[in-house]
Amino acid sequence: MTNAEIALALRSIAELLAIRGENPFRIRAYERAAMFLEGFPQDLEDVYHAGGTNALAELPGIGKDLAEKIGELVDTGKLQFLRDLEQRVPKGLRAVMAVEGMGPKRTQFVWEEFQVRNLRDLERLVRSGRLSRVRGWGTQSVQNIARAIETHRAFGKRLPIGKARPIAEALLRHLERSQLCDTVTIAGSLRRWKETIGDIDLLATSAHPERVMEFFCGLPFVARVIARGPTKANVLLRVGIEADLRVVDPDVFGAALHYFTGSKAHNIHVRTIAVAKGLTISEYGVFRGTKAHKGKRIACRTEEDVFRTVGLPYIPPELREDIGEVELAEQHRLPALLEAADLHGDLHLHSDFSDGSGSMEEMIAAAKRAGRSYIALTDHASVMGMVRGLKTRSPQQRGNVAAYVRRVRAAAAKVSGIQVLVGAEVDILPDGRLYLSDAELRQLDWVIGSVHQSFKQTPAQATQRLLRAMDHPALRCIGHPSTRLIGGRGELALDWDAVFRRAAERDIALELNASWVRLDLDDVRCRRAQSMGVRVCVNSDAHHPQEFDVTYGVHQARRGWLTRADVLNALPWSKLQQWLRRGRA
DNA sequence: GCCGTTTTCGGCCCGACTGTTTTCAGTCG
Repeated sequence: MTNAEIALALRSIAELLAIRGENPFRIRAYERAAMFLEGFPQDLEDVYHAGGTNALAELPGIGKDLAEKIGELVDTGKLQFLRDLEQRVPKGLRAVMAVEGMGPKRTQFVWEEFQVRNLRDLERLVRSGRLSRVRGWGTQSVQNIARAIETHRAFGKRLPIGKARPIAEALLRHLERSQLCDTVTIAGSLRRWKETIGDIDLLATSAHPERVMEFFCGLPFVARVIARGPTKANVLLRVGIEADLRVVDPDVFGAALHYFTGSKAHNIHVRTIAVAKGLTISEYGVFRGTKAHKGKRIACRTEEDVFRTVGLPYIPPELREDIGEVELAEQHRLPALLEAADLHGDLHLHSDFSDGSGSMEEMIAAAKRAGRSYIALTDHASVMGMVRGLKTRSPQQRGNVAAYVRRVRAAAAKVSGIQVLVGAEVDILPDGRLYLSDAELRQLDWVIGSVHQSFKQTPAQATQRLLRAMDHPALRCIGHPSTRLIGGRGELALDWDAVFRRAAERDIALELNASWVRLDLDDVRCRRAQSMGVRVCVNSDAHHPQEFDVTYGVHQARRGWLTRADVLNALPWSKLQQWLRRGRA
């Protein structure tokens, strides 16, 4: 039973209790626990087996009761309490509650009064017109729900950050050019650099908030205005994602930015600390006393001000998930997170020798322009016929690897001021062998092993596959280890701890592929890798001279709490060489 | 359901917007 599965069970309980109209604080307790567990880097199973329910109850937000429920999940794979709830509440109601405007109260209401059990029932009820005759609903509410159902159907999913970020930046540019705002900035999960984005949050200061609202709601991106007040607007963009804009006073910008950056759990934690110090934090500032606006406002123009008032150092947005960062901040022990400038090299990129679209010389020159002092050219060595590159299997292909090595060396000689390793991204075959022969692998300076086919193996097969590959002395790195594509392909079923353990033993790096469709390893696994002493390598996987940007990867690494010391390609060239030689010995 | 140098009971973060009311409940973030 994984942490994610346990978290899902607790979240399900929270939703079902909400539909039943239970005590909201009890519901929040389940939500908080679920959120904490999703980001918890250790396996709960291990914690439980080592120390029983007492050890679980030590964790923040987990008490005696939840510890026992987690224990039951680990022991039996099931949870009776959840099963009982599921018997009493129709399954489809959770989809009903996911519709915008349908919260727990309304969901409960349509269930009890109109026997709505799923989205279809709700749609039918809305069309029947019976709902708008109910006291407290009215035609407008019902119309909104009807439209929300459509939206939910069409755009129910979150956007990958690589799609959401450019949209947010375009909105930002328009607002800046309007000259109506003094400052505009991105907040929310985008500022925390989460890998998928539910909606775009923007924050501005302006002397003319109403005109900003008018301008924003009238932008050509906007499909529909959902809500619009004097300081806040919520719109649905044509691309199917919502955007929120808030305008605040410059004097409280720091408090507002902290508030709108979230996460919600992080904010609640910081506010709780504030309350203990006799302060109140809201998006309108930090106040003395327990009633917002009643007490004297304390300086909060910047986020640093806000953190300072509660005795904390600045916490970078990527850490703000309430998974231990607040506690570390209290002890002034926050990690010094990886910075883009720490990356000296890029150890995964392709040329037109395989499936890239730039020549070797172009790619090397582009890497140099991107500020890299060393790279590895890693064209594919793949069984797949459609992928060109290093080939080995037929007599006609003999000598192909040697030719590749010569070509890379020749290209490297033409570009000065950058070190070039001759590498390859070699398929890890379904049984764990590498696609190239040992003799061929020995000719290379740097070998990445990646899985590119047979994704649907059993956990035992997939894990054995990677473990066996890591036993090959030539292999130095596993590329995009989970093979997931965000919003697309799922993951290999792996025993991750076994993989991390072997990687640590053999000092094999695991890649954090910086391409936004991959971002693989993810944040939680970066943290886990770090805790097990595994080096992470943040690579661009560039296939084109324009693709050397690793911004998304750097922020994902920061979300995984990685520091310069955890990242292989943050080593300067001389140290990397030492590392490579040591592995050969 | 969790939690505790105010507490083992009684709190639990806080405010805007909407649609409906005529003072507010529900939803959202």
